[in-house]
Amino acid sequence: MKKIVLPKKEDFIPHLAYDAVIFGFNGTELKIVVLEYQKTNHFALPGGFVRHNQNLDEAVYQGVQNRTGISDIKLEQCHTFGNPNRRDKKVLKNICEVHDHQINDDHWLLGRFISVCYYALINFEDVTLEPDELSDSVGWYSLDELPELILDHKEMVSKALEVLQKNIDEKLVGINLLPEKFTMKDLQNVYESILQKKMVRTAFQRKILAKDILVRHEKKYTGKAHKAPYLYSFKSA
Amino acid sequence: MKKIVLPKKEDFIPHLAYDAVIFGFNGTELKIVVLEYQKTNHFALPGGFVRHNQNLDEAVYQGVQNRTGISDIKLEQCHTFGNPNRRDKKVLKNICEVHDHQINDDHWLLGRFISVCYYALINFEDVTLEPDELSDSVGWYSLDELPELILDHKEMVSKALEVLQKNIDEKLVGINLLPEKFTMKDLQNVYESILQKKMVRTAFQRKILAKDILVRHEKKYTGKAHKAPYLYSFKSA
DNA sequence: TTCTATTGTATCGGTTAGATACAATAATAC
DNA sequence: GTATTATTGTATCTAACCGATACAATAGAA
Repeated sequence: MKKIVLPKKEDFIPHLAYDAVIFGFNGTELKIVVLEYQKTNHFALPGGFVRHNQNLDEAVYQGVQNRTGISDIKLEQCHTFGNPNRRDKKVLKNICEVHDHQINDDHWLLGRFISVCYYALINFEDVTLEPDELSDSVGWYSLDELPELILDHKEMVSKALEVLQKNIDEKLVGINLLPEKFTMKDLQNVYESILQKKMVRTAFQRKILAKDILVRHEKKYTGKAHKAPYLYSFKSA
Repeated sequence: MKKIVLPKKEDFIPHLAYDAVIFGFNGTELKIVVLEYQKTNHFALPGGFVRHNQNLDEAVYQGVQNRTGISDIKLEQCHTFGNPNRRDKKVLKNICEVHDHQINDDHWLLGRFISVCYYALINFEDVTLEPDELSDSVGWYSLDELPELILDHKEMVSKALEVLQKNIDEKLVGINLLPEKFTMKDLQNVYESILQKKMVRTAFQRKILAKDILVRHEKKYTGKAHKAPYLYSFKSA
């Protein structure tokens, strides 16, 4: 196991972290980015620390960009988790020890952290996830097939989804989750997987079209034996 | 000027603060608690720091309780402000110097702070605001007559109001802002001052009654020459 | 040519909100 | 006492919206 360099205490604001719930949509399901720490069986949300003179939003933006490789990200803050019991020394020690770092119980990484949780919507297809040196796998997981996550990361996912659901009508989530052109069914799938409920096809179509936010393009011939749906894109401002 | 004791660096999580937007309703207008630092002409939201092993929510709860003297508080987190430019050394130095503390430019209080903003709804009439040792006045200010606030506190007020507006229908704000018994007009005034728009009286009454959350009591005779309105209270769960 | 699955749209009925109308009523003016 | 006034509580009308249903259009397979 390669010995990695732990983040240096003096570079970062102590006791403060961020974690990100990165949503992507594969055409059918809503998924989030989860990483696995090498050899530990610990799964976690991507997260990190904030440098002393770094904007909080910027720190998260950079962190997410580094992990997903894409840049036009829709980031939204959703909640700050400040329970002193949200640490778990065993887990973090474990992670460090795998990398040949013996750390003391009073090491700063094992201390209490307040974490600001953000969520991001990104276009699934544009992303190539690269495991960093701490994690040996990073991948997309469906919301209903999540592995057990460390600390309160499961709660963060719930909170992020809740906020996303609340904002869905004003935030045009499709722009960030779908490719340039998409069918009405694609868009409905996005809404249904975010809201986690079936919607009425005809009413959905009527409502979206009434918003006057879409441009209709050519038909999409899928090769299936039925009427071909139109492709749409979002009107650019 | 009495020399006060500055908070000790080692007791608190460094670089982390909270601020609170405390809403109250005087029967007509929505107001918030603003304090003025002695002799400095600096106005600010009540805020504070989080102790090393203290729950974030708990810290804010305690802080608000200490300043308003009431305990059944409805507290909600609304946003975390993490721009490194949100400090203002001059202001804080000023405040300290008035209290006979000469502090250096590298004093921890002058450093960068990330602040978690909360809002609270409290019953205006139950409160006796007591200035603490740092502030020489603490009072209620209407949203449209706020003095200039330090740092990004004005932005915090906007954000808090925005979140409050968004939650108004699910949070039964009247419970926390009104006395036990109130008229339909009182309740409508609460909604109108939060949403900052006039509402249709008849539709409002119909909507609220349809929710089936109120109990109707005796009439309230105001001495005015017109039909007396009924008093209502919220159904207890 | 027929059949099938899906799409786009129209229509019907129920619910909701704004607009309007109006009766009920508490205190005042006379 | 009676008329007057302002406000409250409720009913009704209409427009907007949503779910349900119907149905024509259509791309490809049989």
